[in-house]
Amino acid sequence: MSDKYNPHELEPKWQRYWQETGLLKAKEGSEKKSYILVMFPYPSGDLHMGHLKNYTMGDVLARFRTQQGYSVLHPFGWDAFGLPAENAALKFGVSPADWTFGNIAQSKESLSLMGIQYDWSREVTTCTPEYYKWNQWIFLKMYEKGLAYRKKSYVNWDPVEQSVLANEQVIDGRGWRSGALVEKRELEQWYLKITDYAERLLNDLEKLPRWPEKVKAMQRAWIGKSQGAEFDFPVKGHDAKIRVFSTRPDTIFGATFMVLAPEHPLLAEITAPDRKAEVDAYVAATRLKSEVDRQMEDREKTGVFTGAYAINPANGKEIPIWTADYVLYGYGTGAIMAVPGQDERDWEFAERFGLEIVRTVEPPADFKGKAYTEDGPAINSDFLNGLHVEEAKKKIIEWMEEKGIGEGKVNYRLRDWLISRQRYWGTPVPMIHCEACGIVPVPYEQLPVMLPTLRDVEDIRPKGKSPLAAHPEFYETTCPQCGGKARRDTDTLDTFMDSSWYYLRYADPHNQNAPFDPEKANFWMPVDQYIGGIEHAILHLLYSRFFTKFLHDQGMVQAEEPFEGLFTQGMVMGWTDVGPVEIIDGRIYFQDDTRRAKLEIEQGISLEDAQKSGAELREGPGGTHFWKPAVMSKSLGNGVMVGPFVRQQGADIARITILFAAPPENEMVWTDEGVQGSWRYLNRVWRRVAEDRAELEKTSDQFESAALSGTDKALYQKLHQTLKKVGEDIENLRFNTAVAALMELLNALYDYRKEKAVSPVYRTAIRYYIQMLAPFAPHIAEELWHWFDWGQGKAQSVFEARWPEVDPEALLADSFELVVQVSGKVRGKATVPAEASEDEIKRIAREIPNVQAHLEGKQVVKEIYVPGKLLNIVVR
RNA sequence: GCCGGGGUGGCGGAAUGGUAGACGCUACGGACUUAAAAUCCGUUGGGGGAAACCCCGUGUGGGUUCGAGUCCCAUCCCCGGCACCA
Repeated sequence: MSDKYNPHELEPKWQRYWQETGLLKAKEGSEKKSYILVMFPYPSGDLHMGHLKNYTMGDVLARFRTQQGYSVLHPFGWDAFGLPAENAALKFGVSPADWTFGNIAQSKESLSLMGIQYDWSREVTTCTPEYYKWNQWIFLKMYEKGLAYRKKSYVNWDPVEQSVLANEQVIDGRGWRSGALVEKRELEQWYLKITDYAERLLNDLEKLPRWPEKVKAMQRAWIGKSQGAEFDFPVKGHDAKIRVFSTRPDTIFGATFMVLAPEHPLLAEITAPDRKAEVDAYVAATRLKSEVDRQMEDREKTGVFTGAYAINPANGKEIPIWTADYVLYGYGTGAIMAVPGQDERDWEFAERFGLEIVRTVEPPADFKGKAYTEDGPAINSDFLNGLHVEEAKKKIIEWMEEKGIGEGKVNYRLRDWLISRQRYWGTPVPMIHCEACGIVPVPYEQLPVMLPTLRDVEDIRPKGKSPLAAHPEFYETTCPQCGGKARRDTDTLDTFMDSSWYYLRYADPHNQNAPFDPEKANFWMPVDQYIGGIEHAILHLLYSRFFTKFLHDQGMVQAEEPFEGLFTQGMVMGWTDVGPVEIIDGRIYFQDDTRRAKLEIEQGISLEDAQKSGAELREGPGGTHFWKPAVMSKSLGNGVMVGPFVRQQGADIARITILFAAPPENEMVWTDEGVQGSWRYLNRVWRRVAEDRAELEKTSDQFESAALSGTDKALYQKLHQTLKKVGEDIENLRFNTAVAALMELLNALYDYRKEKAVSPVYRTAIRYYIQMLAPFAPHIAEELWHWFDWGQGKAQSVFEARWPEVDPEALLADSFELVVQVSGKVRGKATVPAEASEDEIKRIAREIPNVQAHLEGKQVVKEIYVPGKLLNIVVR
């Protein structure tokens, strides 16, 4: 072995060693278990440091728990169904399967290069029949329980993906992946009844203290519970009644008109003949509008009078019925009573169309606004007059229930999960359509319904209906009930279904008879620490909670929540060449627009603003280039690739760089300087041990801690302080401060050796140091560990050696540095014995010249002594 | 507008109500070297001072406290999410 730190020599060696010894394989059975999980990725081929950040964090935790003697499950897999594989197939003419498995192999290579150690015997790949069989199985179970159902409705249609999308997958009116404006289509599709679980999904957020508040807040908002009442307004001259939902039923006396959503089915029925043309035109126009148009920021209210009137059941008044697109068909009943006096939107509408406004809650005397939405006494409201909002609500609901007009009602914004997709690369829906028997589930014993291998690009290309519908060899089948000719469902399941339960499959990945064995799942579940991106705050994390609750209800797993701890890591940014620029009058103009637009940098941005945003101007080909840190991505080409980096620098260096640069929840900018710093640090570690190697070999690590004094005692104290801090920091995922503590201890080791020779306490410090470094920089630690006989068998891995215990005695020092304040300002310091009495402390403090100077001529009012720390002498 | 999180050196960032700026980066000075790199030593919040030391300093204004980056009230700004949900 060379005496220089050479990562290229030692890293592959230890990676092989860990593989061969199976050291980090999951073994059930210890008293304590720890399930560390990173969100499994879409297999996209070569990985960059951005991908590796959360895997590195998970690896640190998993290795640490292993050192602590836990049974550790740290698995990995691939969310392998989905759009990119189809796109690649269309682009390169390879089959989605070949492309996917090629990428998996490449990604795995990157992971091992970084020394990230998974139990590969538990690898899960969602596009294999062994996995998606159980997707189908769970779907059938849900169907059996009435939770999977088919419904015709207006759905989100992504014109680029050529498929429908779930509500959660539409962001700002655009497809979450394609970015295309979503259209509304009326289609019959499969849904999962997640709304049945709305209340539990909401309430159980309380049981998740180790989740970020932010994510919980987002889920609460998405579930969107509101309490109110649902009640009927009769339509004049019709049998029909219009049912409305309101959170403010107490304001019913102020309902001066009604509004139906343009999609409302009663609209055609009640519209007066002379208003029909106008109403039809409005409805047609609404349908053409995209969701974005409809929800424009500065939207002006539009609407059309239907010519019909409703009777306000509270006061018998006739009120006009309008239709307007500010009322959404998807929420509540798709119709509202409009109370302009207490609702800003209704006020705006009334004002625009000259409708009556009646206040039913008295605003304060100084109120200057329009609609008054706060609390106050009811007015113009008959028997509610004088009551405040809460009592008025209660009373009116009682009244409604008595009269049979309506009742109290809770509403959620959460919609059922539309789960059909008109795509090829996914799990086939295990359902059969029979002309005689209707919809018939595929019998469990016939699972999996295999996805046929399509190789022809034209077979895969999305055409607005499922590609499988063009393949009779797939869809032609017989009805399991009547044996007659029948047709398979040709849609596939949303890939989010795949990721909603994969963490359970890891507990028992090769089970042929069930998705997983409850006993095994119960040993590992719940996941103790889940690590992933904030972008899944709603989608994946809500679906997974739903699935766990469903499977819990089926008696398949005890856990009611899948992820006990959740951590959302910040992204990795890379310095990015945005392109050549010209500077005119202190403003920056980009010659090429594509990257500028992508990074949302203003054309003509001032030099000052550019600098504030962290940008730099550098000379490059074609003149001055604009550089800026941006999230690492393939398309920007700013990713530091794992393979080349590890081969040039080393995995441990990359790991330290990632972990030390910033707190893990913050975004970090990858820089050469940061890499340099990590290299320097690891080299210093190496040199400290290498230079003392011979001496360390000769020294025992037996010593009496109580007998230590001076420098030895100080080192022993520092060692145990660090041990405590590093352990706590890892548990709290504060890797940056853990590494900082290790750097500090290293500085202390260097200081020690300036003064003293290698000693037993020093040898112990080195030993613990290697153990503490091991989760962060496992290769160098394993190498250094193997240099010595630690009395536990030389061949033993550092990950088999137990994490050292903190000696509480060590934390108590003989002496401490007393801080002396005069009236709250530090005026002096003194080293005093730990056992010094308060009186002694006060005496010592007064001997400090500078303290004396500040006391002179002053009268001592009070003295505050914080034992072991500080004395504050308050003077007047 | 509502919800969540923040404002600390040139930069990333540390600080159970008790020494603000740990650790690192950058920069500067020095040592070693024929030289460079690497490495090592030192300085690095602002101001004053020969020094001891003093004054100021955690977005802003107030408060609680012997003592506030930390707690309370108000306010400004930044980031993220949601947003016609009745």
